[in-house]
Amino acid sequence: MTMDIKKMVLQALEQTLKDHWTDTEFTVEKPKNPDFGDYAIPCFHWAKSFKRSPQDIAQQLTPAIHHPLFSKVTAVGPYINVFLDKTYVSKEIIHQIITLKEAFGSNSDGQGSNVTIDLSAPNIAKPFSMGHLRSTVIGNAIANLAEKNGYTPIRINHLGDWGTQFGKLIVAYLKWGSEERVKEQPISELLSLYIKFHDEAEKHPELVDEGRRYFKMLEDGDPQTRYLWNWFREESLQEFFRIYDLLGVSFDHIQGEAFYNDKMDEVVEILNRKGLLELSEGALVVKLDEYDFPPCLIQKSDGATIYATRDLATALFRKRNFDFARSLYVVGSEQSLHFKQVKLALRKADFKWEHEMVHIPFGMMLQDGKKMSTRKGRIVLLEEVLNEAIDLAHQIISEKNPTLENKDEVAKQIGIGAVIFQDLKNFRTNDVDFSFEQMLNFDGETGPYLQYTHARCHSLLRKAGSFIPETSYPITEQEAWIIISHLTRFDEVVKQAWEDYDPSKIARYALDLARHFNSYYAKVRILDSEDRDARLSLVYAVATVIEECLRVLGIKSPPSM
RNA sequence: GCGCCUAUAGCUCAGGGGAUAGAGCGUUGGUCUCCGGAACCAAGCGCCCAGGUUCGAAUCCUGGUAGGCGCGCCA
Repeated sequence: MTMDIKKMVLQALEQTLKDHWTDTEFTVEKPKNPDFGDYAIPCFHWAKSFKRSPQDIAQQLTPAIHHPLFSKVTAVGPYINVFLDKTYVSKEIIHQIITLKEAFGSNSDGQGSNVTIDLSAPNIAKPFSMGHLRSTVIGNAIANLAEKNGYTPIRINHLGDWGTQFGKLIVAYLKWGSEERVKEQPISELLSLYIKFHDEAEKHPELVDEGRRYFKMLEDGDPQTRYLWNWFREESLQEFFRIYDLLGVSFDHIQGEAFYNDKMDEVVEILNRKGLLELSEGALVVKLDEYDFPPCLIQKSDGATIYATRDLATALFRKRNFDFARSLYVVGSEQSLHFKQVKLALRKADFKWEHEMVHIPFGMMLQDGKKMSTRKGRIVLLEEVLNEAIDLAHQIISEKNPTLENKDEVAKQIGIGAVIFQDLKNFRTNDVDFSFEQMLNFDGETGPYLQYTHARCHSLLRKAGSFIPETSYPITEQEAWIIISHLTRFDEVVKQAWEDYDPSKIARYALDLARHFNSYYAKVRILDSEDRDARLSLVYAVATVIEECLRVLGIKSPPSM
């Protein structure tokens, strides 16, 4: 387990205050200006109760604060500024990183309990678009965060393989499709059938009813529709797994909506037994009037189920089978009403674990400021983008490092890394307007920048050959201390990122670390320095932490590129 | 109409009560006797509006304005 420096600082301060002060409430913050120390305590709030100026209070308290961690404590105006002992702290933190390696920053808060994570969930028979990238990479990073915080993540790909859309698709295939064409180009052919259906349905609305009827047949087990559905599903899965393989994402369970087909009667039965079902406009619903929410639809007027029913069945199944401590759903923000309704229906049915379910929303992937639409053919294919990024990485490698050995593999890692990082570096609920220009930018706040910094570290370590891990790093430069001080905050960031389900916190942390390191690198000689081993130890520490951040984000760190 | 989300630099975004509001892209200028220039340094540009809470508000509350999303048989 890692030493939590902030915790130690807090404890030291608390102890001092207990001896000198009746009011032990205080806050600690990080001064923006490093000249003001590593931690600061504002004294304003004591001013009122003690009827003294905050400046006075700071002056009086300062001499009382002692701890081996602190090299200096000063009163500056209304603040008490605390300076950490640089030698002590850097020795400690570098020692930790060298011994713990990739486990640095991990904690055991979750005590191994299960967290199910519903991620990716593409729709069968539709192409894997840029839009699906978000759920996949955000969900994957959150699963990694769960693990780093001591939970056991269970990645579930809840495929969109059920629902009225398949009725529609089957109708379209029977009317206009051909077996040869689907076999040749499965996804694009199925997509154009789907688009054609919606075009035709504008002129002939009765088609929609026919689609619903075919879905009902599918649900009832009609062999022909069942056969077609299964065929479409297999073709799609093959295509999806080619992409998951590129992205480096894998799943513990692939249980699409169809998996719950035989588990939905139970849901209806439970709700019925508890007297929650009401007939409304021909459909069965759970009313949520007391929460000021629209009703949750359980069964359509034709007797077929609907997505809320499937999500209820899914929730029950996951609770039984995985006994989750939390159940996360990484699904677009436009579905937040739906998840609230499902949870309220569970609450009314007295399933007390309902509060363990968390919807983790994210913003939309837009194109030219507008929503992408499969039906209107306005989509960007993920695979296309990935391939383009890989090509560009290839090109740059042949310019900058033509003798690199495993070019193909590295180009793949960089290209994919660029795309994943672009998606994860900002807070998830922001909408993102897709642009090739941004995706293919490898400068500045990007995945390749982090990978480059990491590779640079490894280049130094390679050139150095062997070195003695020097754990008492002599801090002579401000640049080195900024790195060390940043490293002490990693534990905190890992916890915060998990609590907020926010991978961008890790991404930002890594960017700051890389930037601090690159400044240091530009200013300080390493291999031909008297402090060579000590500096190499710091280089090793930086490389290790950047690599770990990237791993959590689902990005590879090639040692050279 | 109702509900949810968002508004910070030319652009994309961090910061979510505290000391001078930070990055990247783009622009301009610089660093090459260079351990990897996918880098570093510097210049420049500023919290949507109005009230309120507070010793202190970009940050919390209320009300506007603008945009996005959602609101029963799609998922």
